[in-house]
Amino acid sequence: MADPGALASPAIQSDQARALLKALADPLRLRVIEALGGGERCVCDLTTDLGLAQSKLSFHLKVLKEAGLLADRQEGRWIYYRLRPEAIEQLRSWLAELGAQCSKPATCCP
Amino acid sequence: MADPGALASPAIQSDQARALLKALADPLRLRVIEALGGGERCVCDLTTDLGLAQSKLSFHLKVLKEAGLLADRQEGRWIYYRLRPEAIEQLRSWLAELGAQCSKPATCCP
DNA sequence: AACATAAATCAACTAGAGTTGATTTGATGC
DNA sequence: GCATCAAATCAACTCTAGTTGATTTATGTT
Repeated sequence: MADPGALASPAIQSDQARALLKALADPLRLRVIEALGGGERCVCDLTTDLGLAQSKLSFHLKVLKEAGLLADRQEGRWIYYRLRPEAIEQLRSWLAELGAQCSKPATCCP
Repeated sequence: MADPGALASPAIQSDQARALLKALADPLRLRVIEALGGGERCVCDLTTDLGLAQSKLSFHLKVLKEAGLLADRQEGRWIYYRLRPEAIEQLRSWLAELGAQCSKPATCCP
């Protein structure tokens, strides 16, 4: 399939879209997201790889997780984070709706 | 076509994605974006429709325009804004890449 | 020219998001 | 038990994004 999931995900409310967008709209969090785009990673790995203070990374991981963009699991004393493709796909379908009928010309003022 | 443009847009840099996301990540700007999702509108129309202070709306329109999300045109003393579907589509394809290979399990810590 | 309206711009102020360093919680190993 | 390491949490601070009200620019009207 050329664009898997493009039609599968139901429309999301703008509240949810806003939460996702807000979580994504930070340079540091984008670096985290892109790092996780390559697959699951543990926190210690991300910390050294991205060269971040531990509390800093922890703060941003929390924001991303609370927005629904990340899932985590514990294994021993390590915690692994991964992207939630559903969230990405929800945002994509919200954006698709937005672009659908935006080309209507205005007919408001004289 | 089920999902027009899904494959048409080239990949964008994360810098561009960041700019688009940052511009979208504001509740007021989202209201503007959604209003423009229905088609082109003039500023005076948006102002009364969204119930916003004029300078406030002007500020946010500028942010959205500078991010590349909006285009505008002047007609007499009115200025009309509209969504740029290309920007939406760029963001969608950036998100698609992100979700593509994120399911690899981690193999980092003992 | 004088006036009215649309929209952008500016300076002063405000609030919330992000940073920082220290502390706490929890798991493992000795 | 005690020590060690991973990660989350906390309080104090900083800084930038957004708000506000007034002013400016530009277009059109009489």
